[in-house]
Amino acid sequence: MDQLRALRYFAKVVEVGSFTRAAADFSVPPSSLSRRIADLEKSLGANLLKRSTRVVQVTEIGQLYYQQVRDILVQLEQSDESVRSYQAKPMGQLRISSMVGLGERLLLPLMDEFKSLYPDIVLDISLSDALATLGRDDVDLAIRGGYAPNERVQAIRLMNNEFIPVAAPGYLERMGRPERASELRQHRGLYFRTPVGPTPWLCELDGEWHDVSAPAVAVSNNSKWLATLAVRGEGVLMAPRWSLADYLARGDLEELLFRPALQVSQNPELAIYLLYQKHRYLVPKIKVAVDFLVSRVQHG
Amino acid sequence: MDQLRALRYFAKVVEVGSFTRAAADFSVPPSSLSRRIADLEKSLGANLLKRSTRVVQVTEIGQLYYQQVRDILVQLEQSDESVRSYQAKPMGQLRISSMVGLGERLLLPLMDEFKSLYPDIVLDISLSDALATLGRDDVDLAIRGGYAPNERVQAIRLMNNEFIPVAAPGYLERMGRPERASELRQHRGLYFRTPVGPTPWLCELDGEWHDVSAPAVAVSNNSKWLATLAVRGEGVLMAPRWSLADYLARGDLEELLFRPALQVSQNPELAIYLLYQKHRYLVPKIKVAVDFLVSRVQHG
DNA sequence: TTACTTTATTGTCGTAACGACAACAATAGG
DNA sequence: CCTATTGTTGTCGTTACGACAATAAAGTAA
Repeated sequence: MDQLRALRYFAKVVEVGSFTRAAADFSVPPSSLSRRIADLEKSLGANLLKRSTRVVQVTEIGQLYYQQVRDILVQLEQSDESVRSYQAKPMGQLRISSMVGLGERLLLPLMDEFKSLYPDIVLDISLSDALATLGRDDVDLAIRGGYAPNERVQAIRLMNNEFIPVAAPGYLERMGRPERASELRQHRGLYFRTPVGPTPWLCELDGEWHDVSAPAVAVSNNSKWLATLAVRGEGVLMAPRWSLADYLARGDLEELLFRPALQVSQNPELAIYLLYQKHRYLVPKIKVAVDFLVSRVQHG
Repeated sequence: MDQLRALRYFAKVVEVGSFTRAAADFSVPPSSLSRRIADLEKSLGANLLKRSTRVVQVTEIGQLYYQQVRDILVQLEQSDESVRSYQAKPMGQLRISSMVGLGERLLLPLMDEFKSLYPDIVLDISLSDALATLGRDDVDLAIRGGYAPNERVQAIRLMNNEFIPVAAPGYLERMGRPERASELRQHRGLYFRTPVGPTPWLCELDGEWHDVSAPAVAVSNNSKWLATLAVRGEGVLMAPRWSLADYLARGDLEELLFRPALQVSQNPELAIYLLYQKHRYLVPKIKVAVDFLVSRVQHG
């Protein structure tokens, strides 16, 4: 029995919920799927699907099996792709996921050049703060502010993700410029929300961590809007330096300096990472994209 | 092409380093491996192995492919094994539907023991008089007072469902004890409503069926409430014997005897049935649950 | 260098597995 | 109650695989 074929049939039937439609996808008669899946069930000694002439339902064990089979089929497909594309030029679809703010400022501008360098690569870039799963056929590359989720994923540190406190000159004039971190508690706070929650204002004094967050005026995951509020003098904002560079250059916002510096996390390794599956680095499109991003972001 | 077979051949050759020895492991001639692996290489468009008559070497890309293929083969083997073990050991979710009254009195007390016997089974018991459809993956087991709805459903007779007429001693004193069934028409009736409607009081005399129902005082599908009314002397109640056992034992209610006995249906096969779907491969959790319920209800 | 041995490949044939097509059965919807 | 849709079963032809034998290549020993 060609088990792999049976698995592909089975998975498709589960996905589309019908033998007829699944058969159309493979351009074979429905009877073939019926027979192959019946063979599979026989070899496993279990009913994977509950058939009635009108509705196809997945049994409990069928559902369990499907989830595992789907991963296996994706992995195999990726492995085949890496062999097939071996020593070929970079081409095909490349899916990249990035955080919204960073994507707009850093990734999208770079990708214009990338597109002209590798015209045979079709880019599919999705900006979202929700983390997509690598390895489940969701994305090829991900840019995230955090560590690799597991062993098989390679994480390359792209750049620092230093959070700095800023405020508008007018605001500082009106409310007073804080000299010590603890004075911030008497100010007004604009908070950046990461996927893991809002970022508190932390300060390490004499080996002890203090939360010096001010009362919140606004919280958002959109750094542009928060910056606009800060420029209008609504409060003190603490956000990644790269997202504030333009405002600082124009003088719309001023960096507040403390010693020691303010942090948003006790973890000093906070940075922007480029994530991809280790074993896919030999796929040309992945390799050139990783190399390109690393060189442009780190040294350019 | 049976890719999976080719992958197994390829992986084995990489592991043992020889076509001949690998072929022996599969009990097929070496020529088969040679052909299958050649097919695989052709479909991938890459040389996985470097053959010379004496030594088999793995190419760079072949090595990378092998590492991924090995993982995939292991995962698939584990998935298959988990399905097979699922078929061997009672486990997973078990959904049982039962009529309310019977469920509370009979099923729930039994299931505590069942849970301790089969800790890997997660019970999901729903008590409802509305009949759940077995075929539609609503429930695995159903306990119902009636026949099997169709061919594909297996029905096991669990116990009798004899309906008996009862009344409170005080009521009988006040209203008189009926000697013949037809006298019931002058009494007051408490009616049990099944999913298919209220139960009339029937009596077979000289091969002819007579409806001896009294004017209704109350109708309900809740036997407990009806019993309460009967105890208060509100009327004559005809309900399943198992639901009245406690009241009869305490003397709160008395059974009214007629000959021939009163019935609620012309069908003598009225009983409590355990229903489940006939499957090609009977799932262990269902088998053990059926066996358990049959043994405990019928002989315990 | 030559002969021998081991090992992978190639050729040919028979069988088993799969797809194509048609007929059938069952179910949902009008 | 009738009809359309959908999954299953039966039958046939083609394809893919295994079995066996013959061949070629490469290492070993004389």
